[in-house]
Amino acid sequence: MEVLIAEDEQSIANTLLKSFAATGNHAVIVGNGEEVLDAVKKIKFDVILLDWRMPKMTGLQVCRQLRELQDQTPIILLTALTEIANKVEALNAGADDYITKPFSFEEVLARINAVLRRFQSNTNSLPFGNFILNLITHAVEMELETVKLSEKEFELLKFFLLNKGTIISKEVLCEKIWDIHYPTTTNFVEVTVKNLRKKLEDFTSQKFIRTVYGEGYIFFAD
Amino acid sequence: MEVLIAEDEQSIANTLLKSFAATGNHAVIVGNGEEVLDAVKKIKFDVILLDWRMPKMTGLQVCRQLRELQDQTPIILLTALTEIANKVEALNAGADDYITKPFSFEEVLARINAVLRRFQSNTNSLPFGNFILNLITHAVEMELETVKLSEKEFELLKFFLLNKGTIISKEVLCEKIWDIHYPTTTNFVEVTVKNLRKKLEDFTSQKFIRTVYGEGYIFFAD
DNA sequence: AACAATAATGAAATGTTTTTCATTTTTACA
DNA sequence: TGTAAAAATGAAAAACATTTCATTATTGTT
Repeated sequence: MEVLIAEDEQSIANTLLKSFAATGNHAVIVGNGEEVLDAVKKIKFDVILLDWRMPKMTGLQVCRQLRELQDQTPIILLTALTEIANKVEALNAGADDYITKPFSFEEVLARINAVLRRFQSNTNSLPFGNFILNLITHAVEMELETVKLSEKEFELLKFFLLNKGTIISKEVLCEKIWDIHYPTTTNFVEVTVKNLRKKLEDFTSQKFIRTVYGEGYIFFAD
Repeated sequence: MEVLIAEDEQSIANTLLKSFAATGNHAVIVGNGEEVLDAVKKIKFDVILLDWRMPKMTGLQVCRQLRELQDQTPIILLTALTEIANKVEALNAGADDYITKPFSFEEVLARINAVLRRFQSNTNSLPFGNFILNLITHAVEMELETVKLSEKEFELLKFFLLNKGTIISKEVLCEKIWDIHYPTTTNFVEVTVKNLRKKLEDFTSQKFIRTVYGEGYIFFAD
C-alpha cells in the first residue's frame, strides 16, 4: 500500500513512516499543503494522512482543493484534541475520516482499512454522463427510466466504465470478458459492441464508444 | 428514524432526545446495558447510540453481546476523552463508529448518516451459511468455487436472503419478482423454486428452502 | 386408509441471448 | 482515387432461459 503522510511534526511523521515500512507498506512524507498537491500529481496513493494544522495551507484547505481537482483518494485527517469542535467541518470538506492525537499505529491501520473497505464496497453503481450503470440490476438508469442490459452487454459496459478514456483492444476484451486467451476465429466482440452501442444510443441519444482503427475502442464520458 | 439512546447521564440523554424529536426522528432512552438488550428485542432500531461507561455492563460488552445474538443494528459508541486509547478495541467489538464527548448534535447526525450510508451501500453480497450470493455477478460463491444463477433464480434467492426465516407466499413472490398482481394461471413460481433448489443443493449439498404446506416457503440458514 | 388440496417434477413450447457467417461499409495509406 | 485491411451490419444457427402443461408425489384432514 502506498501512503502519503502530510505532517510537519518530524517525530510523528517518522514514527509513522517506520511503522508502515514494518508492515510491508510504503509511505512518503511531505511537510506542507502545497507539497501534497505536487505529490498526488506524481504518485497514485491508496490513502492520504493529512495533518489538520500545517504551514501554508491547513489540512482542510488541502482537502477541499483535492476534491475540487476531482481527486478521490481517501483522506484521513489527523487532528489535535483542541480541534474536536470542527469534526463536522472536516467531513464536509471531503475527508473520509479523522483520528485525534495522540493515536496508536494500530488505530491508524484500523482506520485506513475501514476507509478502504468503505471505498471498495461503495461501488454498486458506476456513473457516466447523466446516467449510471446499476451493478446489481445490470440496467442503465437515468432518474426513473431504465434499460436492461444482457449479460455480455453488462460486462462490456462495466469494463469500459472501469477503463474510461483508455484504448481497449479486442484481445483484452476477449480475455477479460470471454476468458478466451487465444486469437478468436469469429467477430463476437464486434457484434456485442454493436448491440451495446445500439442500446446505449437508443436510450441516451449519445455516442459513448469510439473506435480507434487498428487498436480497439475508447469509452468517452464527460 | 428510530434511535436507541443508551446513556446513564440524564442531561446528555435528554438533550439528544429533544434534538432527535426536533429533526423529525424518534428516540428511546435506556439507562443500562441490560435494558439495551431488552429494547432491541421489542423494537427494530435504525441505529444505537451506546455510552461506553454504563452501570451493570460497559458499552463494549453490550456491543459484543448484540453481535453474538446476530443483531446487526448499526452501533455508534459515545466515549469520553480519557478512553481514547481503546478505540481499536471498540471497532473490533463490532461497533461501527464512535464519537468522543463533548459532541454537537450536528456531529451525531453526520456520523449516523455516514454509518447508514455505509450500511446501505455495503450490500454487494449477501451471506448465507458458508456461502455468499454475489449481487454483482449473480453467482453463489464459496471460496474459489462459484455457480452462476439465471436471472429469475438470482432474484428469487436474493429475495429469500432478504427475508430469511419468514414464510413467503407464492403470491408475494409473484408480486415482487414477476411483478404480477393478479392470480397466476400457471406454476412458474414452483418451477423456479425447483430449479433454484437443484442448483443450490448440487453446489452446497444442503437444503435451504423449506415448503410450508398451504402457506409458502421459508429460507433457512444458520 | 381414503380423499381432496397443494406441491413437485419432467419435458415440450416459447422466448432471449449468444455466436457464427456472409456481406457491406469505413479507414489509412500509397 | 484505388486498394487492402479493419470494422460494422443483418440475419441465421446454436445455446440458454423461461413458461406452460400434463403427470406424479406429498400433505393435512377425515
